[in-house]
Amino acid sequence: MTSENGGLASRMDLLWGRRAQPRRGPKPTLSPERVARAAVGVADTEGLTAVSMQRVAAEFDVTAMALYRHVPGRADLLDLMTDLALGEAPALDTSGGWRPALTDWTHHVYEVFRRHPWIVETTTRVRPTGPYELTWMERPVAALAGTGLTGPEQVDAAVLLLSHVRSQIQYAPVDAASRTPEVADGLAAVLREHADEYPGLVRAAGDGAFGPDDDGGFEFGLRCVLDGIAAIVAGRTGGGGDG
Amino acid sequence: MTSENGGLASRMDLLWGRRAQPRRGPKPTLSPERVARAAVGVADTEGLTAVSMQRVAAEFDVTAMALYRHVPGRADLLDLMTDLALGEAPALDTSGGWRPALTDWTHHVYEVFRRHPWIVETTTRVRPTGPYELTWMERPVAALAGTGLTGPEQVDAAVLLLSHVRSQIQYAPVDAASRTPEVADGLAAVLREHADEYPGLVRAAGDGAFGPDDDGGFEFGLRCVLDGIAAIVAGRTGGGGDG
DNA sequence: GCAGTTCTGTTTATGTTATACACAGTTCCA
DNA sequence: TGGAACTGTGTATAACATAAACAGAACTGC
Repeated sequence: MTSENGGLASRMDLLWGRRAQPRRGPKPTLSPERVARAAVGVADTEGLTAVSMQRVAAEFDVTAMALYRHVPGRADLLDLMTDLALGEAPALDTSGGWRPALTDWTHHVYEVFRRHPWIVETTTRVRPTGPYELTWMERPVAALAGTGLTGPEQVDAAVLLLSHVRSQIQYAPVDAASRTPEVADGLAAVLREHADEYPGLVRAAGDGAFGPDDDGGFEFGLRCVLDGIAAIVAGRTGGGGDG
Repeated sequence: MTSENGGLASRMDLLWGRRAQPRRGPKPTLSPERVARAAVGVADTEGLTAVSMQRVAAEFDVTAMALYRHVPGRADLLDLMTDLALGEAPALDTSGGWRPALTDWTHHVYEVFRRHPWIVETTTRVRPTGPYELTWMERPVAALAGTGLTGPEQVDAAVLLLSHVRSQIQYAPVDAASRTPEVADGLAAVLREHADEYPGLVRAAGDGAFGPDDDGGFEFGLRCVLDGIAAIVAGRTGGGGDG
């Protein structure tokens, strides 16, 4: 009664390595890890839409059905890919206090997402959390211990930074990799056409917003959030919260 | 050379109402707007995965192919749905300064996303911006005029708040609507099992994080970002930036 | 008022996808 | 030395987006 066959619990099991080891039968050429690793390679080079069971199977010169001996389905494969691509979070140097630690962490997250931008999409679903992904949450929460923030607030702060990175990554590949100025150009044209309806945006665009030199606000957002955390921490500890 | 047939430019055209009005032929029973409105209804009640051309066509008792007379394809339909569901952003009362205005705006965004949680998914793609969506960006940027923030920074601030709302919505429906404690329970079990690897998270969980009473940090994140903006604004204007 | 044009919705067909099911060969254990 | 267990395959199905050709409707110019 705890879980149906396709439920999240079973997806959790595979992710956390809870599976029986086979004792007989032919040596398998594949494994969940190998399948997931191949899928990550495909996603990195050809995008997530290219990750079909057939495409991944082709990496091993086997049929698509062969994969089903190792992963229950595509959803589970995406879960595995996500955790595998994230990898274990690096340790944080907390000797300088929470702020530089969280700054480093955010940059680390950014780099991982930049290497695997499709993670934004795989994590935009209801899905189980993997062991590596949890290490990424562990680090900032540990770094915020002793700041006066409650446990839930520490998690909230980490999630907030994470969501900032996600939104930054989402727009980055358009400008950087594909070099598709279509969107920006179309937006510029539209703003010119409807200048009276969007006066604020027209002004901002004149200031460089949406333009080729707009960095997307990664550093601005990071500073914003950290300043905000600092303000709250200062309120809790009486001003000594920045170290 | 500006745009292929399936490019973003054409998707922009439909979104902004740039299409020729037919003068002859049978009265159409459908229109892009009617199709999109039906699709929104399906997505609201059955989720975005239920939004297939067939399912939407069934709402009008026509075949799936009939829709292609009005929308170029599914991608364009999702664009239209998104803009339609967002609707025009409400005006903001800026008489109290930028902070209450942005607070109201963020709550408005939250409500719209709550009504149409699938927007999180439709907006996690490279896609053109619609006229309604632009009104949602216009409001906070206009509210931040005169704070000393540059135009791009005003946009960055709005995007930061938006990304916070998006991440909040993404987890909300799991707990609220579906009442699926599977994920949370699975996480609790895993944390118990690997307590030594995630000490910070275990402590936070003991504090109530991930639990049923954890509100997800909407207000915390909002306060964080606004405090951060205030700190930056104060630095720019010499301390008088909160009004 | 009528012929031609244009437009709508349908029919039919294609290619892609995930994945169920039964089978053949392989390896280990009793 | 035989099952039993296990792997990969062949075949089949159902859902999906969408292309192409067509039938009927309605307007426009004559």
